[in-house]
Amino acid sequence: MAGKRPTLVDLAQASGFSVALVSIVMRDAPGASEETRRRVKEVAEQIGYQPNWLARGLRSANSGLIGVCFAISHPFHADLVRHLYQASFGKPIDLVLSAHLPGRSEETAAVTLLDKRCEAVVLLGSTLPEEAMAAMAKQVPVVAVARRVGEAAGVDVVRSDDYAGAAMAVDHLVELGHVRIAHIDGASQAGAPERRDGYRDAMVRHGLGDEVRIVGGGIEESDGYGATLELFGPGPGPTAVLAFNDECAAGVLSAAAVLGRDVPSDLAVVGYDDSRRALTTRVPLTSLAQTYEALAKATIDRVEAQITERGPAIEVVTEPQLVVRESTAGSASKAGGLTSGRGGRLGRGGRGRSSRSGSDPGFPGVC
Amino acid sequence: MAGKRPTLVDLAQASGFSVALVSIVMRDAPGASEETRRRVKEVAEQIGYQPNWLARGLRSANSGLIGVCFAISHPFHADLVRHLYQASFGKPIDLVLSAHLPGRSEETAAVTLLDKRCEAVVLLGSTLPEEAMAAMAKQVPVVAVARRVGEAAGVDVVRSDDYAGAAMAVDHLVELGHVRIAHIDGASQAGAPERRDGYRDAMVRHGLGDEVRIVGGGIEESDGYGATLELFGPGPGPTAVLAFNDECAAGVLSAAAVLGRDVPSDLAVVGYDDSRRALTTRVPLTSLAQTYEALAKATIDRVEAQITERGPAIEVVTEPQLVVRESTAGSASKAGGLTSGRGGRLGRGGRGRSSRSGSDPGFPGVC
DNA sequence: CTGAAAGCGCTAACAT
DNA sequence: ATGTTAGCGCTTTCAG
Repeated sequence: MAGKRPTLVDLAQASGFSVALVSIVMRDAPGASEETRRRVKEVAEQIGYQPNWLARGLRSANSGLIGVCFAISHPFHADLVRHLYQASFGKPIDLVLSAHLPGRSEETAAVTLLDKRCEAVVLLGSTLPEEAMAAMAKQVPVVAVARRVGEAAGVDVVRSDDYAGAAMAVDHLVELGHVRIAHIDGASQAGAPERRDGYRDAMVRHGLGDEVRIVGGGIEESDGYGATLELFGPGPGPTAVLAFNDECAAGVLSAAAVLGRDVPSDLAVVGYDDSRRALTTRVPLTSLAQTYEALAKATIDRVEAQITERGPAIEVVTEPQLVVRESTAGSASKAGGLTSGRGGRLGRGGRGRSSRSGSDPGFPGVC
Repeated sequence: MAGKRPTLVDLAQASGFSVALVSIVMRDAPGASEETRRRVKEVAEQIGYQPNWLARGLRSANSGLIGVCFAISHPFHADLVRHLYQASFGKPIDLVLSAHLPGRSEETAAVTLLDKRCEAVVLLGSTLPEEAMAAMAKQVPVVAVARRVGEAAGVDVVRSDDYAGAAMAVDHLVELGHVRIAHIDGASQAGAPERRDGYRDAMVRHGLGDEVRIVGGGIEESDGYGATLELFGPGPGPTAVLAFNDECAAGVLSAAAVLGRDVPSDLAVVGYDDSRRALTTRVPLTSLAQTYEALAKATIDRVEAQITERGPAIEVVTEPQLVVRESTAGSASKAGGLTSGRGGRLGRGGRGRSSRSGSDPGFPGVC
């Protein structure tokens, strides 16, 4: 069925040039005349020649392969992967995905990448211990994205400033007049400690140290749901909640609905990641954008730098951006002024100020 | 930094055997004594030898690489990928993921897989034209999952019976006493035509041909939301809706809430895929399970069969399963009797009969 | 059971 | 600008 694929030799014969020259042409290396290039490419096209990637990688050790380790079914990772593809577009880089998921550990996912002789490995929101990263970094350049890693590990780090992001959320809520602001954290997720600290310190800075309230959460809607029920147990509940991510925040919204609390008038909710989910909840979520583009670009930059000439590990920290939407809009006077760079992505509503959650079938309304 | 990785030759020297013998041991091929195997593996472990996958692939043409083309951020695909990993566990198979997403077409994703000399390619819910598939199939075995493909394309097909699934949903709803049953379809998604037909024919079979009502939908919550608003425009709205997938069904739930219609008493909703989402909506969704395990196993089976000895393309059709939950439970007398094989997956509630949506903070409740 | 030798398809020196 | 020639690390005959 599969008629032997043509090799470089075939191409050489068919075009009448030597193998070496043809090779030069195929990888756009200097050392061939324009005329020759044209002719060779033409014949290549004709006989359907495709360079054999395995042989190329074997010989040159420049496979151009960059391994990307991510958690499938983690929305934030999906978006990140998308932007990594975009950031690597046009470059001699080939992304190889390796997913970790229930039943396939991150360690396993990373190892298969190494097996494939990737030139560098990108770890998205990794929860690998630093020692494991350090071990990998001995073999190939490693770039950890969206997660803090100690210098000793010797891996490049590209992350957005989670500490600052959480603080921005608190500032925003305080400005809206909130005092009882709670935080549903991300448990062992990458970035969780930073956001916890950012939240706590900001509260203290506003003289709200006594109001600090952190409950365990996670990245699932059910985490936000459960945590919210906990928050509204005995004692006065919060008037505002900063959730670890948008999914979690969606869970808060659900729980609020069940508890008969209106968002945002009874409870303001802030998510994190500014993912698509932030726009598809019943009440569009105020959220912190980690600016995927910046993260992705920085990541690819580091990868390129390291595979070109391995240097010392560097940390790149990008600034998150607060995107205000309805879930915190009504709490005080200010309502408009959406910072959003993506509002209305879904085509209908979502932008501007819709009358009130629940009464305007403008758009979304997940829930 | 990267201290030259040991090669087979190194292993041979270190263990005192010949390269060939060591090779035999490393790939568990017949032709070496137990004692030798033990010794070689020991030394391999010691010097940290890892077979070079590129060289192996180059030489043997049995890279063991299976390309998987999927849509990142498509929950159904994520689950499928997970099960593919599980189904291939322990086999000499290595899954290579290639995602398609906004900005990276499925065609591109597939081509990179071919470039990598995968031995076979698995297409999840592909929307590629049959000609494109046929072209690929000329190069390597192709298995299309969860999508119908004409015989002429020469690709193996593994799908669940969407036609039957949609019909089962209708049967269930009719049994519950519903008459005005609408279908929000999947537009150009894989499987959409089959589900449309299954719905329509089942309606006709029940003498409900005049009640057939199909509106355009999709796989996003916003699709379900918009479609529902459309359904409840002028004229009598439906009392039951079969959505294309669970996400879409979640959108129906949102819209129902906005329109003040209780689920399931005013409106019964059936999703599709029985994804995690089906459990995290405020009202747990009755849904059709495509039985990932079966699909994944069949897929890996076909792949193995085709790379071992390429034979004629085959179509494997698995039976979907109706999983009844609250979103259709209250409509008639019967309420319990959950078929679910996963109810309560989230640990709390979800199974059995909870009092009524909205009043029981038992579990989920998204939205 | 073991070892020697011939490449897989390509790139990178080195000639011409 | 073009051609020649070694291998990359491994598998695979084919002899011992």
